[in-house]
Amino acid sequence: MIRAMSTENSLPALTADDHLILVDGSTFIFRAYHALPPLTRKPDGLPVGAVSGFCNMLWKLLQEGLTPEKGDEPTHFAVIFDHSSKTFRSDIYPEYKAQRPEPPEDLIPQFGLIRQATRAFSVHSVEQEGYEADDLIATYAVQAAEMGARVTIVSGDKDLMQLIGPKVGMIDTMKNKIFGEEEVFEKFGVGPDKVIEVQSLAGDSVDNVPGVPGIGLKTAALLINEYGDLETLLSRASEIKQNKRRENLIEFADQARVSKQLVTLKQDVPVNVPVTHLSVTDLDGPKAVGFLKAMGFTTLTKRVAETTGAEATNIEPADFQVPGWDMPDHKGRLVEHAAPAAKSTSAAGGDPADLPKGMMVPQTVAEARAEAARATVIDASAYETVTTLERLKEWIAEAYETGHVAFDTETTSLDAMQADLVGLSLCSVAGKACYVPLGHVDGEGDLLGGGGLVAGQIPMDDALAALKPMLEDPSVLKIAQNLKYDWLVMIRHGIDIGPADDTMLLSYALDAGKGGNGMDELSERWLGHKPIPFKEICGSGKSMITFDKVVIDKATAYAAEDADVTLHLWQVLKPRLASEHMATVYETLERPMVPVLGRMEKRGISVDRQMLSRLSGDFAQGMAALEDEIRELAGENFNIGSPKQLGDILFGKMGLPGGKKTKTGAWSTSASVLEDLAAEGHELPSRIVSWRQLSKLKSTYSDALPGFINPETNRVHTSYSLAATTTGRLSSSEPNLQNIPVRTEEGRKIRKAFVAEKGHKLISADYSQIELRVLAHMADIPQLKKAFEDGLDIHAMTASEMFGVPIEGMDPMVRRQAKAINFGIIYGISAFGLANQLGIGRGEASDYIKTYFERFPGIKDYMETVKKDVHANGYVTTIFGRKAHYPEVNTKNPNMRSFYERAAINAPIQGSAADILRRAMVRMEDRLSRSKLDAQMLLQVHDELIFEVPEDQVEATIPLVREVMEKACEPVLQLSVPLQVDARAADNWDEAH
DNA sequence: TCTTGCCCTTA
DNA sequence: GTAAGGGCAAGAT
Repeated sequence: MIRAMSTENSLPALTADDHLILVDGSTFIFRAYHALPPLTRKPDGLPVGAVSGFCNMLWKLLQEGLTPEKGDEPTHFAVIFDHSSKTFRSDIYPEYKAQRPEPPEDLIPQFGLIRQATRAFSVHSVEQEGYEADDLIATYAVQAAEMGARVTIVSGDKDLMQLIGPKVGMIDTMKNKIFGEEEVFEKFGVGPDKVIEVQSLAGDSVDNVPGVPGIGLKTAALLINEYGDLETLLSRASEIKQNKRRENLIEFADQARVSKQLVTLKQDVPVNVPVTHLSVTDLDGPKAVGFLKAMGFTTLTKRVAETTGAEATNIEPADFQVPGWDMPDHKGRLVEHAAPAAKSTSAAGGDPADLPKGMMVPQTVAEARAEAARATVIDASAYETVTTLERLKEWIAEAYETGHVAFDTETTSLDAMQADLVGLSLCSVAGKACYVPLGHVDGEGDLLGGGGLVAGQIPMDDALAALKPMLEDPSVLKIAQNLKYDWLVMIRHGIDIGPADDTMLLSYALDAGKGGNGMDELSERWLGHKPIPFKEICGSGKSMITFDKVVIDKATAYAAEDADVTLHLWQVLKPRLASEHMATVYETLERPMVPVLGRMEKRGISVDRQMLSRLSGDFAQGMAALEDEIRELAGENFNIGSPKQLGDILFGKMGLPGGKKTKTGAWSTSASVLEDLAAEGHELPSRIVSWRQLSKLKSTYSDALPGFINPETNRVHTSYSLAATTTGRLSSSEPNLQNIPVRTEEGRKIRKAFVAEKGHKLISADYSQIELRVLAHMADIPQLKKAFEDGLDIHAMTASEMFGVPIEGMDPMVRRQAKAINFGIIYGISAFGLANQLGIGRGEASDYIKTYFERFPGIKDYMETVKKDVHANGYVTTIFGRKAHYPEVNTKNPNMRSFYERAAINAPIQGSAADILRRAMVRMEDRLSRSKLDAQMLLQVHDELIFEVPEDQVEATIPLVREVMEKACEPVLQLSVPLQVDARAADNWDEAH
């Protein structure tokens, strides 16, 4: 193949012995910027976090190549940058990567620094007008591979995966992840050679590659695997069975072809620098050291100096300019101060060797731990099955010796309130774990009632008696993943586990928003190890067996590994708590919640089964009546629960004016669309709305709830998740008791079925307008604060302030609009959303928002500050320091970007309110018991707590509950706005609310 | 039998 | 416009 090459190319071609490393510079910068903690150079505050990450990676690659073994160092090396956003792709498709946002302010000066870093390390950097870095990488990779050399692309960009092959590998140094054919297959469902075909079908919202509507990665892979490539598929599209899919493939065939051009990397860029010129040149030690010194990277400076033999102390920090970041007293020369100095001091020439140790690397310990944990191999063959009490006691002794033990239970159910203990695993020293089977039964038991206990297990009572002192001993820290589950299982056996750490909550406190906090995911993320899937042990679906039927050898491999992985995770995550200043959040808002929620779940709440059963009957009757009417109105029978069939009838057969379409192109039949039609006098849509309401109440509530009544306790025990949301809220499931109907009369009948025990009352205590109060405090809005102090109607006040109308005798519609705006503000308002909510035009909504911001300029300022923060840091924080991460907020897709910005505006508000309620909950039990009150906390619904209280204690309980809730911020924080709690008691939840 | 899309319930 | 969980239909497996 002919390649355009420089005519002066006289250097030898690459051979099979050569190894070319191509670093995807631009994406690396963004990744380093967002993934690493912000780091600024002292003393001038120059942001250098991304530079630091870049230099460390560069150094490591140059020294070691991909593996620490000698002989893998690269022979050729280049960092490839994007030159400008305008490329040949914009000509094919103008929307491609359109509206690429400005990079964060504190990243901008780092681009230049990183280019300087490549020079300082004597590394080639290549960029070329009109081409993306990806195209240059593709061209170089192909050329080098054709010469027989090995190529490694350093990037995390999925668009580069199409290049992977026998000679070309890819590694993501940030995530320590190597991409081979297997990983590509995992991601795209096809091999690297078919990645382009799949991408052109599935599209890419981030880069604005359109693809074909309704086809995602899964379907795209499926089609390509069947038809081989895009053109074949398009030419045979008429054979596709699925209507929608076939139509879309035909209609959007050209769009798919354009997409293919967009995603196909150009492998024949007429490169200005030939690949042969990319050979590694000797590192100029003093030059590199000078640069690193100027940056203030003490650790790396030392390392490079040692390796290159450069005398660090004799080398002057390098001279250079950072556009827009010149220190007035240094005139562009960046020099470090030897010691904390007064702002005006300009003692140039301070010796970096005098810098306090570790000043630039505050997280050394945490990083070292993470590194060590990643390096450890998790080896199932080392696990022990404990079959005698003597051995168990030795394991317990080891927990006492080390002072900690990772602990995990195996049971017969995911529901901790129904789970029978089958065994448990322990691990005090990483890599050394055991499983103690206690309740395994013979799998051959068949219909005659199952087999008996498998021989060779310690009697459960003996084992638990031996374990109890250790599990409750204050000198042994227990470590679990999702501790609440194990806590509940064990408390049902009379063991109150404590003190304990929860790796799930550690991860949540540190990384909320960055991904899941489940063990398998954390293990892959932090340890690079995929634990044995539960499915592999117990199967799934109908043929799933309970853990007590698992043969013990398999059980040991699975269960002991869990404890081992948990301990590893703890070793990685726990040190981060201090270095990332999240210890207080974890200790006050996370860890103490485990037993509090555990006790709430264990208590459960009483529901009236008969009442629900009657309701189901009533709802069924109502539905049947409506079904008759609907059939009559529609003129045919159809499945009313099918939005598809309904859409066909309303907008096809009956020819009603169709409103919105869903994202897959089907007619929307949402309540708002149907209500609009009903308002125009159409009968059928209004019947459908009523039918749907009854259907929802019946299926989700009156039919389903009785199934959750625990046969032993006769109560319903929800399960709260402490780590399911990005903001810090709890979530509730199986059943979800945080979405019990309340808005409609019919719905409240469900709520009435939640009742107090005989001789008791339910107390519901809820915060009034907590989120608006939190906002008033955080954004410091005088009018809002005054209104809350004076106990005014906040929505009326808002309306009065905005529209200049008196609060007295206000038109309810005006107040309603103000209320919608207030909610909109909390949700990160958009004209689009407000218009939707109020049923007004976008322009009018826009005017409202403008007026609002004029009247409350502090709110606008607050929002802008939060946006700036989230773009700069990748996270936002609540008033108690909880972090909510939005790692994708800097996406180029404008819709996604706005979405993350709104979420980031909302998170501190919603999250602070959640923190406040958590604080109240953590204190509540102790305050009640110290007042000799027997009230029991049962439920939490975001701004509300439900208690069950002996009738004669209601009067005394209410004021105490209110006080704890209203003073939940104190003493560490005094809100500048009072919190108000309304509480009342009744026999059922509806009347208490 | 499993996944996805749609719709609906809450704060 | 924020944050959740869950039921059902439809289509793929």
